[in-house]
Amino acid sequence: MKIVTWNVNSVRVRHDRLLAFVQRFEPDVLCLQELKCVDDQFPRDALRSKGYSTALFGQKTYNGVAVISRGEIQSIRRTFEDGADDPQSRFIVVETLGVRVASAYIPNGSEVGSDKWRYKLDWLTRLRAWLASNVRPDDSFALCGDYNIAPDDRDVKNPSEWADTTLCHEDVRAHFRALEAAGFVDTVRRFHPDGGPLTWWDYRAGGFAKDNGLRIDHVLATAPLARRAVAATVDRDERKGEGASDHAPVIVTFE
DNA sequence: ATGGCATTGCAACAATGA
Repeated sequence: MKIVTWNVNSVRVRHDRLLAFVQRFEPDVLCLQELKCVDDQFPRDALRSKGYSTALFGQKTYNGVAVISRGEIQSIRRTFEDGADDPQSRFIVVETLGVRVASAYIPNGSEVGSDKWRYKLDWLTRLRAWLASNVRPDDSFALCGDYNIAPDDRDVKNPSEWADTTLCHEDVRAHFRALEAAGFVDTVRRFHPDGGPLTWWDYRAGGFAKDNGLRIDHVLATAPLARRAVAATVDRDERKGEGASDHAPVIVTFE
């Protein structure tokens, strides 16, 4: 079973690439972030014709997350349902193919110290609370998405350039370590202990050409699911050429 | 030091991203 996470940075602009990617990789479950569209604008029918079901949590202009699956999708939940007044569509969780899978778009945080930074930290606190009360250690559960966190300097091509930014700040790295301490396994790290593979490169200043990237998209899994992981890769080809998202898909294969 | 580039919605370039 292949579980993939990909920040597409506009599903309408990426329509042809999305369908070609699905054709090429045939993921069993594909988590998407930054749809940047409302549900009616998502290519649900085109994916259905390729055999995929879709669960959506869209939003106009910004954010938006989805899960598509080769199996039936059940038990769709949107937001943390924690009573917070949060209008941003950043979290959806489903059951499909015998696993529970969440697609999360963790806030970027803009500048350290800004209101958006505080929102990022608060959102991470709410995410951890949701996990604590909704996921048991013996569940087969995957938390997939754009975390906007490079867990440590192994995940940054040029660490000095990114030190103390919103992606690398100790406060968000501490949240990531807390997720690991709670039993969520960084499935990609297991296969790449020396660092990387990178998943995001800035559009500007030739970021991809210089490979000046970071590993900020992740698939974290509970122990029963993590034990089944046999491979983890990043599709760098998807970042190449005209019309690429600034993120590449992360692909984890489970037995 | 600061801009690079991409996307959306609106109709002006401002907001946002990472």
